[in-house]
Amino acid sequence: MLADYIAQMIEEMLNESDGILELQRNEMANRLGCVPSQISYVIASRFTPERGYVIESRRGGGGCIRIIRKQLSQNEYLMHFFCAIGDCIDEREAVAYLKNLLGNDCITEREFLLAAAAVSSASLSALPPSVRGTVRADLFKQMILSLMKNR
Amino acid sequence: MLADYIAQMIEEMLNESDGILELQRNEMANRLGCVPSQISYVIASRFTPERGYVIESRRGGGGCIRIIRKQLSQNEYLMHFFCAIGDCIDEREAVAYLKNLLGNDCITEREFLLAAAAVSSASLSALPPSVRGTVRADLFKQMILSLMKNR
DNA sequence: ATTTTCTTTGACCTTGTTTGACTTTGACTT
DNA sequence: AAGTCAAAGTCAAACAAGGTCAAAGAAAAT
Repeated sequence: MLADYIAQMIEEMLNESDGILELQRNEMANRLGCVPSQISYVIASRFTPERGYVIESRRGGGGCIRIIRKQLSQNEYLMHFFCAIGDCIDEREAVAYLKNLLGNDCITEREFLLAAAAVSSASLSALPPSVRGTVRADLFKQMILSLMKNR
Repeated sequence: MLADYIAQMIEEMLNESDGILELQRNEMANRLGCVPSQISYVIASRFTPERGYVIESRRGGGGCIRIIRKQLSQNEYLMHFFCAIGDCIDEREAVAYLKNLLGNDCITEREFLLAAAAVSSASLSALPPSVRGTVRADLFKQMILSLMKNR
């Protein structure tokens, strides 16, 4: 699949340039033989703030897209997420957060699975959908708090 | 019977690829001359977590289904707890179970804290007390299942 | 024989990807 | 300042998967 390939490519470029990268959308699309908006799609779907990336861009002649990978300390991460969670959160978003924590070694694989199971719809299936988001947010916050205490 | 044949086929593929396998539902159904949902049925009925399999999947273009076989041996203990949990459980009882798991090295200290936070009343405070027990039981079961998948 | 459980099928749903047409913005000329 | 051109942005349509569910059929249990 094209999108994954491009994402992997960008990831490698980020590794080589210490987490900061500037690329030209048209030039890259041309090199890969795809349409420019494919690059936009990859960035929008994979390099999101939830996963710890910051995107900046400039249009016009000589324009470019800048991708920055943020590297925070573990408790900063936990705190960041704790604050980022609103009163309500859906499963996909919660899992995205957890993946980020996993990717930054804030939690182990097993802790990830455990927490993901807790916030899964399967766990909350007895509840009317209208309140699941709220309970999930509470759950998530309590779990993150528990991790901050122990470390 | 078709289902058994497909199951056996998947089993063999798993053997050949060291317990991990990716397949495309449509492609496989096509090869076997059956409807795609037949593949879903086989996986849902035979390759369950209870029997030691983990299923992951991706939709969309280039999507696939990943089947992973875990050798369960340490997991019998977790299974025991899974079965012991009824439809409803209070916080004290849940924590007692968790302490037991911790004591038997089924979970780490941090995993204990994480799970305890999840089943705490603080996490479920948005819910009317009458349903908390049910949700807590669901939560607990899902978390134990997730642990069986790993290790 | 009847009920129950398991299998098969197909229609419809949700999610993720690819493409292209059109819009907006910025830099450089004139 | 106005005009031109070279970017990036946006959005919706087409496509490509897998998921779900219910109904019909087959097998097994009673």
